[in-house]
Amino acid sequence: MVAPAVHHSGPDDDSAKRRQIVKGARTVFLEHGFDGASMGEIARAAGVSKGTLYVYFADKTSLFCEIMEQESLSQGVSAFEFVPTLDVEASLKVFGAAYIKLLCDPRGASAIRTVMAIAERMPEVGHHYYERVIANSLGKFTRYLEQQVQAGTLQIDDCHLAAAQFTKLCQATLFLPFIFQMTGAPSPERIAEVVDSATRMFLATYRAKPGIN
Amino acid sequence: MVAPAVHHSGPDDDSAKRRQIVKGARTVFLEHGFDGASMGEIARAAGVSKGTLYVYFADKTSLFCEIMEQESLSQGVSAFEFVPTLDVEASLKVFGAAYIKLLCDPRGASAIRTVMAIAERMPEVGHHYYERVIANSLGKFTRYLEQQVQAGTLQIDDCHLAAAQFTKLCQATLFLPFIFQMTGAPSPERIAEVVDSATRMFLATYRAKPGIN
Amino acid sequence: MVAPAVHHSGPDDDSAKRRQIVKGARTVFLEHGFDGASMGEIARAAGVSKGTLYVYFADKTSLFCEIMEQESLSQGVSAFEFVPTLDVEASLKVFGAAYIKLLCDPRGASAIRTVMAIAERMPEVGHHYYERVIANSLGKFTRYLEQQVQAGTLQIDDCHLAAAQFTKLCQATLFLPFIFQMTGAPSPERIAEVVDSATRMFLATYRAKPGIN
Amino acid sequence: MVAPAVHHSGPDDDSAKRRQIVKGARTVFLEHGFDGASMGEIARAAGVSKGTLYVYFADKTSLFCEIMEQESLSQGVSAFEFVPTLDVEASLKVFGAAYIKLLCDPRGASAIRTVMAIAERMPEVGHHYYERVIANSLGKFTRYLEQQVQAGTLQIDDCHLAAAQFTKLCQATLFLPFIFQMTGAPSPERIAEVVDSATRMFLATYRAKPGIN
DNA sequence: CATGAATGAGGATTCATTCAT
DNA sequence: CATGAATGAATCCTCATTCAT
Repeated sequence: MVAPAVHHSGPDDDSAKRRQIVKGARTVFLEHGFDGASMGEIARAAGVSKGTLYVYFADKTSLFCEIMEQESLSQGVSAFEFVPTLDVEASLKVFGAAYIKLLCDPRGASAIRTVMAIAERMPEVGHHYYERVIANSLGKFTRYLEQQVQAGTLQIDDCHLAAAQFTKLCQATLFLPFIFQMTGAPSPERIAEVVDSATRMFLATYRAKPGIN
Repeated sequence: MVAPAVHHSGPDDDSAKRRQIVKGARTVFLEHGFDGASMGEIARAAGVSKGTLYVYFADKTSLFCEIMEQESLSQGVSAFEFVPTLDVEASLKVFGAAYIKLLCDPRGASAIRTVMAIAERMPEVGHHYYERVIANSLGKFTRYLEQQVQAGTLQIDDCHLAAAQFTKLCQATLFLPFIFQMTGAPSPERIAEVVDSATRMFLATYRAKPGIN
Repeated sequence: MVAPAVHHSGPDDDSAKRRQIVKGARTVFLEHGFDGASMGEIARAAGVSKGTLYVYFADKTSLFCEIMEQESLSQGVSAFEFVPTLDVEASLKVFGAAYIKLLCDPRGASAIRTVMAIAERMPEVGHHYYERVIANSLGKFTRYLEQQVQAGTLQIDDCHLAAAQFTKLCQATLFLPFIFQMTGAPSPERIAEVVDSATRMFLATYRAKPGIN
Repeated sequence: MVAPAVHHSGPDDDSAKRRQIVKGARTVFLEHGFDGASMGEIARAAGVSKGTLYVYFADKTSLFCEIMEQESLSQGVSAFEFVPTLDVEASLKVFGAAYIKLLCDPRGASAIRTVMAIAERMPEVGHHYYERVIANSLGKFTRYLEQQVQAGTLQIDDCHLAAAQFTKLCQATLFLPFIFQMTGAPSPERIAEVVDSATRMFLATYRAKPGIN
């Protein structure tokens, strides 16, 4: 049942050419946004001809959607695993720092900007990105919190809300100035301070009170 | 405090036609972003001819900047006054709810999306928006917290950080789904729940411990 | 028979407004050519509103034609009178120098450039200019030569040709480099040299041979 | 001696399409001048789409400059070789007639008009044209005269001036009426008359006087 | 008559897309 | 399949001209 086709090695879903195109397109789309990117520049960045773009992708929109799809997938998978040997406080700090680093690196920010910019005109792109990146990492974190509740280390009613609260607390003063280009990426020290404060706040609220049970 | 009109501007800086144009342009820009909006569509939306656009604004960029300027001003001024007769808890809840309502109304979201999308190419637009809307309301809130610290009702080291934390807590599960177009604007009830939780968390951390002195 | 009209002092052929417009238009047209000049800039240069332009002139073309008309007239009249008390040689030198000075002053050159540029599309403009400026001064000079032939000082078959020859000789190395913007206006000394040479050449050819009778 | 192609240029520097474009553009530019020509009309004249123009030329100005460059080159090379077997008088007549035929053919006149019109705004175009066409043919002629002076057939102080004088004499009554569109191209007979007269005048002045030396 | 705001046709230029090779 | 030349629709912007005041 293996395809015997001798001459057909073309627009596979995973040929080298295709990956080349995707790589070039990602660079250009993330730098200039959907409207600002031109197929010509993408072709140049990918090192292929303009025509070849259309061998692998129906049109600019399809190419863009695929890029954003992949971007969300790659950011999604790069999300966090919680190490069982760490205590809650340390886990929160590790997770928080990793989360902020992801959000505040130039490429992550470019992706967020690009997706948000287009969300009004291409809602599915926004949906997918949200599902894969935001909801996914939030989901993992939520499950971690639920385990801790089970284990009796934390006392939380709505773990989904709590997870969202913690990620937001970690962003505090860091994310918006960065995304509005007021400053460069925050230093590891500043990140640590903000994450520490977030952790304190989170535990002040949700750490299981001993002796209450 | 009147806008000093640094932009090129037309026959009359405040004529009906000009306002008409601004209104149409705001609609189109906020819906499609800078690149996605065309001067033709703006003219149609404003009910004027394309040429008239250029009587009042030097070019597309000037028009866009003016819109964003006005948008940031109007969102900035609509920010919050703290009522002295309310206690801290009530004040936080009122502020939090108002803040979320601002962030999660369709127009506010469009503005944020549009500004974030362009921040890389037009940093001043991002800066102004950040200053006027984010920094401004955060500043007011920070000063309120400082007063409460003075008054002994709250115990906070870094009031700026605390202010950011509270606004972020209020966003928790509300803002991102909304801005990525996963849902419509959150209901007042849902807002109240999240803000209540944020307030609890904030006070659990920062309420002055009685007797500690 | 004097017009008793009280309220009518309008778009006369010679009102102050009209002269104002003509003056501004001349400046702009001569500087930028027909296509390069805009009615807006003309209005600004004339210190009137754009609408007023159309009170006095049907359209841009009419205005342009009138300017060129006047320009040709003014250059035509400024042409040369021959002083009877001077001998032929001196007369030729005076005429030649004046002619070159006219041709090689920035305004004269602008006019010639402007007219030549448009001659293909607006032949009448070219015709009028030629008639008024070139043919007219050539005509005067031709008649002067005819008088000299009558008087026996010169021996010329075709005085019209001879007149053209002299004016061309005076241009020699001066006119083209100037009109192609290779140099600024020639110095009076350089003009004198070239005109002297032209005069020598002219007289070597056309001075009546004494004794031949 | 091949043009070094300093301009931006398309896929192929010498493709049929490119030549097609150049041909159409030359027609339109020479007929309407730089401002009067529209890229749309050029595209139509060339039988290509507007977009194709920009595949081969960066912008209207580049296209125009290339046309003028080529035009000046082609007029420049078509300039005159002096045949040693002819005597001076015959050489002058041959040269003069060829020179006038060049100047007074419709295409040459269009080029001159077009270049002169734009010389104020695009001086390099004027310079190149002057160098290639005027200075070049004048230079060749000047050198011819210098040889004759060496050979003792002519007696000239300033051969450059003399060369300019002869070319001007040949224009006499022919060039200006033609360039101002008063008449069509002059007939060969009329050219011969004027050139003969010019030659007589030139030799009357500059032929070496026998026995003087 | 004088104004200048308003117009809309037209200009240069860009770019997603197609197609013959 | 890969190419890149060719396209033409669409974009931003200008400007001659009109017209209500």
